[in-house]
Amino acid sequence: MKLSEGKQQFISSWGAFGTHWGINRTMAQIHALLLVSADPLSQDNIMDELNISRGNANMNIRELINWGLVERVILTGERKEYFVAEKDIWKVVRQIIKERKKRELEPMLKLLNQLVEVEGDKRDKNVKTFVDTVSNIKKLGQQADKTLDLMIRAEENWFLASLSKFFK
Amino acid sequence: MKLSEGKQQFISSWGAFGTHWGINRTMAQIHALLLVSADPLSQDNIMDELNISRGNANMNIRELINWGLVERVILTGERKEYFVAEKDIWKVVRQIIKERKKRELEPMLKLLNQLVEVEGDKRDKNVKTFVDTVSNIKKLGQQADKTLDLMIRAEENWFLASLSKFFK
DNA sequence: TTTATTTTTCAAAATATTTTGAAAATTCAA
DNA sequence: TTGAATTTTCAAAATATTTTGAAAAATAAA
Repeated sequence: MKLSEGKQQFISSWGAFGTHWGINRTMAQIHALLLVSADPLSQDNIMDELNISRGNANMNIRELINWGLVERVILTGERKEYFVAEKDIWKVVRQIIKERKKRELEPMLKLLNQLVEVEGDKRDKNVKTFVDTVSNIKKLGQQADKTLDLMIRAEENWFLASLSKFFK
Repeated sequence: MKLSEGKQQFISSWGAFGTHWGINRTMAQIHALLLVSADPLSQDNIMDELNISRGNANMNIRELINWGLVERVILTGERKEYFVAEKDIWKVVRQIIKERKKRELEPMLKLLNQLVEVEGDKRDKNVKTFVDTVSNIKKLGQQADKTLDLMIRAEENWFLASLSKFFK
């Protein structure tokens, strides 16, 4: 397989993959393109490579910057802004975990904490089922929260080595 | 908070939560409703509780069954089918991991295996960046694959206890 | 300053996804 | 068998999301 074909395939699969994770196709494709580019790319480069409009490119580049996955770089003597993706995949994963934890897990845990306080007689099986289910989800969520915190802080080598030892 | 209000909130948040994970709102809401219901519900019960059409209910119930999260039950003396959700949250998580691994991670790894074979001189920095990035993603993906396999096989108690010990 | 270049915004258009509901198919009791 | 109850299907409608592109705003060189 040629490099250009490989790039195409990677970008298109990463785009499809992203859509299963609540990330829109274009954002994932821009990320993929930057991940496999040796040099920084300008907004125009990205528009050309992916055949997308200026607005679309701009919006999704900014969103990638918000997620901490892409950075602006200024090339000396150039007026345009250029962009590079963080290439250390473990950092990328930690960054995504960090953001999604903040945006999704934490608000959900906050709600679950309120929901376990629902009024009513626990001898009523409807109340019992509700409280039990919510408590169990909350318990699991709290465990996940702790575990993810540790992953966010972990170094890749430590983490991978420990995991392989642990789950042998 | 009253039980009915708690149910509403839980269902609506679970629905919103689901959309961040590539699951459609209605499917997540039906799942939430069944999770906190003490008794099996019929398709009509679900349509009434969530105010959705017959076709929508039917389609999403079947999808939940495909995912192994919901089961049909036949109540003696009743013509209708009824449905219950798996209430053991750890089983639910394992089931979701299992399905998503099969549907998403495995095809991605298959592609990455092809992409590292891209032709070209690795002294060319474009080739090098591509191959290095793809290799690193592949490495992480393979580690995730192994780890998830072990989670799928693990018992909840063993898993939670080990995790808390491990990540102390 | 001006002015040319680049970035951002956002309403409208294009696309994609979800939902509806009525008709067809299936199931099961009589 | 028949026929009433129930489930499934699927084209069309409704919604939601993404994309476009032109205009406005911002930026920096002349």
